Amino acid sequence: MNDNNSHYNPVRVRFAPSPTGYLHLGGARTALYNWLWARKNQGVFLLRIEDTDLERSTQDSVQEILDGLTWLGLDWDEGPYFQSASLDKHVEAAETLLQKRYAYRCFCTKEELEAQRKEAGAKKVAFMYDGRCRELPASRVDENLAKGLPYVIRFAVPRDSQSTVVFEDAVYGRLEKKGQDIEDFVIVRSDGRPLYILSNAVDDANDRITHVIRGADGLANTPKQVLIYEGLGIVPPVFAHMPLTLDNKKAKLSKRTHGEVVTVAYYRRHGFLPWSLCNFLALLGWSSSDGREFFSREELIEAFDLSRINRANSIFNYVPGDAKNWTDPKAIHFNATYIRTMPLEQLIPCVKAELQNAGIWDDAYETEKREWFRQTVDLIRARFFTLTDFSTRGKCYFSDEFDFDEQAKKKNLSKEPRLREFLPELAHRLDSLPTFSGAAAEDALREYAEEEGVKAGLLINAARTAVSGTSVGPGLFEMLDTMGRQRVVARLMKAKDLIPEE
RNA sequence: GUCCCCAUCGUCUAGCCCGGCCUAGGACACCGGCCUUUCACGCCGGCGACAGGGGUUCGAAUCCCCUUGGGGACGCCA
Repeated sequence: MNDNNSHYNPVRVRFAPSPTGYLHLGGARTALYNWLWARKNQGVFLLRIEDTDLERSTQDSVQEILDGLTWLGLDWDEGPYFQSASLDKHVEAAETLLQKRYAYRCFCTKEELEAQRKEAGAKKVAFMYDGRCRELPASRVDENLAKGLPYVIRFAVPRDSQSTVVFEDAVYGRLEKKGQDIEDFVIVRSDGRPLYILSNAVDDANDRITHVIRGADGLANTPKQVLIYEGLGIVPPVFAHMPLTLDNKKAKLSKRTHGEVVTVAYYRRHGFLPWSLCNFLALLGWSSSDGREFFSREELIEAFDLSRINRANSIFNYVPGDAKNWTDPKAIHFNATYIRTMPLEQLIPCVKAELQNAGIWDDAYETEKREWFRQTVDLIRARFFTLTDFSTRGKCYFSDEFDFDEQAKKKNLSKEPRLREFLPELAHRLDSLPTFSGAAAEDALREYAEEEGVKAGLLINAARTAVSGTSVGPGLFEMLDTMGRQRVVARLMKAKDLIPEE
């Protein structure tokens, strides 16, 4: 399958979110790509919660991430592990680096550094820590230690002019960075707590991660992490950085600026099928070699490959305030197409959940009305985009408590006052039919229209609005057929009152 | 400011590595038409892009350089 990677056996990948907010689309996409890679290689997908930011991490956020992944169907094989549980390992790694002189104690204070940074900013030159504590004689270090002076631990980045850090990225290719362009970065705070750059690398090593698939915002950090791996004597994993997804103003996606529409939970609430979201997300930055866009899980796992991840950022085409395109239109297209074409057996449970949620579910839909329910769902799904459409636009099929659209009333019920007589009479005729069916109803309606000398369309459109409250929907006679005589007759009678008198 | 990455229709993208098959293909959106009792679906058609400039070459979307534009990283955040 992937001979190039066969020595990474088994493949182990991870999704490592920090629980400081909601699971958003970018995170979901990262999780998806990792999951796909694990499944494709019969590898392991593990979940690691990077909760070392004590101030911002919350239990609610952890739950939201777990719920979101579960809903998406991105099942993990190990974890969730919590980064905070392995703090001692991170500290231990820092000690090792210190001993091997790959790291050193820095006694510069925050205030001193801040002042330097400010000065550099004022002079418009780049600030980089000058490494002044690197050459501190051992005697001075001991002295400072004895005095109990606080210190951070910094990585001693190779400074000679030729030294470079090189790594291979599965998406971006061979990347190289000069040691001179890398600051002696802090790996342990003055209070002894390790920093992300260290913890993350150490955890990946301990979890035996073979492929780090993450957002391109991690790209600039990678050389530092490679340095840590090298210092620790560990072979670095394969990196695969995925381009970021931006909004249509080219800004990074965030809940803070974009609101709920970038959270996974939002799509769940708005009637998305989890897989259609995955399918859409997969195509935001990746494409198959054969141009296919719709994939089953198995097909996507088969087709997915890190090397076909695009290097350019993609845009989540969300325009605030557009009622029809309330999210990226292509995402809606995916969802609608799935709803309209997926096997009915798979759709039915989703519709059930939706109707239950809306309080219009009837257990008989699984017993004596089972066939009716199937046919009805099949009839109306062709015009729906989301699962919620079944309980909103589709409400008239499952409940008598549906709303009337004002535009539809105006268009189909208000232009012809004689409908006040036509509709009840039509109801009467349908009620008298020996057997009620769409075809029989059609014959009766057309005959009646002829008798009255009006166009069949007048009665058809009026009847549509009378029984469904809207001006759109399936063919009228299919509608009548599925709604059944009783409902149709009752609704036609009732609609009389909606028609203005002359 | 410094370092790094990126650049094809409005959006997602194919093509780029291995120049010629590209008068640049597909999808979404949009606009027309057909179908039709409505609205969709479906089908047919349309609009619409190689950021700019230099090279290299018989030939460049594809290779090189510059410019411009966009993004990311530069924390004792993750």
